[in-house]
Amino acid sequence: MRHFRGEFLLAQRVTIKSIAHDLGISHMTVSRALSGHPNVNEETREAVLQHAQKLGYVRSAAAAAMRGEGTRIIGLLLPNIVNEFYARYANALALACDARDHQLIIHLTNDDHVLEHRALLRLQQVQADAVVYVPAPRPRGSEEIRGSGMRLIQLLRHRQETCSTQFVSLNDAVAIGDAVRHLAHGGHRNIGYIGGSEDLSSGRERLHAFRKGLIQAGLEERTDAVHTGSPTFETGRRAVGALLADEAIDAVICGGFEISNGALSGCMESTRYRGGHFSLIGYGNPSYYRWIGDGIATVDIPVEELVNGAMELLADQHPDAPTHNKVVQARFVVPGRNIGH
Amino acid sequence: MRHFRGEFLLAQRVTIKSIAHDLGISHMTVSRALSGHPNVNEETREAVLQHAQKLGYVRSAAAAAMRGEGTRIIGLLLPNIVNEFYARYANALALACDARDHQLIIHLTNDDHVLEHRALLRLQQVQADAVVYVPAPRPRGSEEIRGSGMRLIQLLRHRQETCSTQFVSLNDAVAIGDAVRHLAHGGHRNIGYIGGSEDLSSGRERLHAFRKGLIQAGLEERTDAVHTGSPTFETGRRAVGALLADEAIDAVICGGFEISNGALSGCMESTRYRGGHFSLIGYGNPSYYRWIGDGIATVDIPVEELVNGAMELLADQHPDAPTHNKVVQARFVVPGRNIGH
DNA sequence: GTGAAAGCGCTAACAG
DNA sequence: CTGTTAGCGCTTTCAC
Repeated sequence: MRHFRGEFLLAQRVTIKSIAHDLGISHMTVSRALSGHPNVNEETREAVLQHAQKLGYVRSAAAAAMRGEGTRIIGLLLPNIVNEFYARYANALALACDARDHQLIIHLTNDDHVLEHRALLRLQQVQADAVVYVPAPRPRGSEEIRGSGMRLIQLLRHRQETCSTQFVSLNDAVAIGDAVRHLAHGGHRNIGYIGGSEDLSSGRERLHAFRKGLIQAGLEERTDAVHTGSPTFETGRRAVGALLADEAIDAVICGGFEISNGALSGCMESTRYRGGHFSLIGYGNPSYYRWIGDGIATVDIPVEELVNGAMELLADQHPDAPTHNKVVQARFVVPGRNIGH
Repeated sequence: MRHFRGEFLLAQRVTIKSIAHDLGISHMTVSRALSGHPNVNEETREAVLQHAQKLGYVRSAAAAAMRGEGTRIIGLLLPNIVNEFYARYANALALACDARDHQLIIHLTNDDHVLEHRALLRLQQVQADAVVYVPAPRPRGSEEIRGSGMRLIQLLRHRQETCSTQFVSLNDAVAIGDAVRHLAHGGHRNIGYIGGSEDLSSGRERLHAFRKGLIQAGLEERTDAVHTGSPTFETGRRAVGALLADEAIDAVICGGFEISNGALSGCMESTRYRGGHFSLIGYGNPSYYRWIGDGIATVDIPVEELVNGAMELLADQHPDAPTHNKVVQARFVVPGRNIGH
């Protein structure tokens, strides 16, 4: 009995060549047998398959990549993955990728442009087929992104890049307007706002929607009640603290996932909020929002649709047609209220 | 002026060879220049660096992998990533990996052995350096895992594999015992339990700890109040529904993250729970547990320590020493109560 | 200080 | 039906 490579020795990698050597045939025959090519003798094929199976042969993705086949790797850049919205997004995207036999490499940017850049570099190195990313706030003059073969798909925010990008974005202007109207109907006159900084497309757009909503509701903007900053938990927490301390303010609308969580966290520690003398409109719809008090009214973000949008763009065969972008609608939702039209 | 490859044409990949060609030198010189080898003329090096910079040269990870350098890729297999515990784990691991210039490929298994197997195969193909995984329940006779060059690190649960594995596990027996004692002190006499099935090491161990706790507290086990099943949200939700319907039962302890969330979800819809006539001990410590009612007592899982444990194992130079495993302690925590000893 | 050759795993394009 | 060659991008080894 011959001693096959890897069976008794410290297992070297099993390759088509090692299999060919073991079986005393050419590595091309092994290649053909394994890839289902018709021109292989049935017995030979059987022997190869069996041997490969026994030794646990695994095709090298590196070799495939080097030959110019795709890597079937998708990159995903998110600020973090603890926030339930991002977690849901990552979860759904991972499942979708898996179903299409792709792999997902996740990088967390913490909304930091430097980390984002590093992540993109690493993804270029592994030749990811595409990258879905929530663009981090970009300081003026900072380096642009180079696509270099990867398809770039921006999520939620959009940023002008030199290389071609597509985007899946969110239209939340209507929902934010509805939120203002809802508060106005409820008798609120002095509504605050906390949102991402105006460096961000989303920051600009949401603030604009808020202001437009105020005007339509016939309310004045209280400039001291509008807080913008980096789109973080701390921003929300701190800003809501200030708003809660101002007796004149009686409600606040959040314009961002992390900001919303931070603001809620600040509220939960406030007797004023728990006493019901202050209203918070959240952003996003984590499962637990409805368990807090009587539930929290929110600008509802349809995660699945955002994932589907990205997957459709990825499936699209014409990566160069920048017209094929996706826009998804957010919706204002009040707990316990039937969904009308 | 010469037309450099990629500058005007449809950008082909920039390689050391293409750069060498552009500059009319050997690709070896380019390689040396880029990798900081001393034996390169200063001017040549400068020219190479500049040209590489301009064209956006990126080193091919595939070529590196094929030469047998590591891939610096870590695989992570989790049931899902929406559950806040897993999300926190993934988040922390991603950050730790990034800090060490590694990349994280995430696969979701949904606790399904088939999906787990597929994911491991894909990770072998890309030659991941290591895989951290929460072993899925394994049906008898199902295929074993082959490590094939990857280091395998089991998380939370441990499963006997043919190939060598290490683990970072959790000792929650004490905490579960404390939970029973706490309920007993609070006057509860009929305590239910919901946990993962006994196919899982964690399922067995937690149930055992619960039973031991009952005995130590001088309580009888009510067999009809012990529910085990797949470690899912639905299991928790359904089981807690049954327990809430049984007036004789006045408390329940959860033995699993998803189960705990499901049970809580069931409780939140129950007037009995909201009326305060039923106690729930959660498993894990999502941020929002403390915002629900007066907060929820839980078996607290130290995520950071679990991540650190895995990172230490990964950093370890002796992958063959199976003695180097990590065990992390869970702790029973009651909201609003000072942490004593 | 520079270059040519070989090889990592795999397949397309040719021979036989 | 099977085998040989060449090349994907890179570095190590050995010339010069």
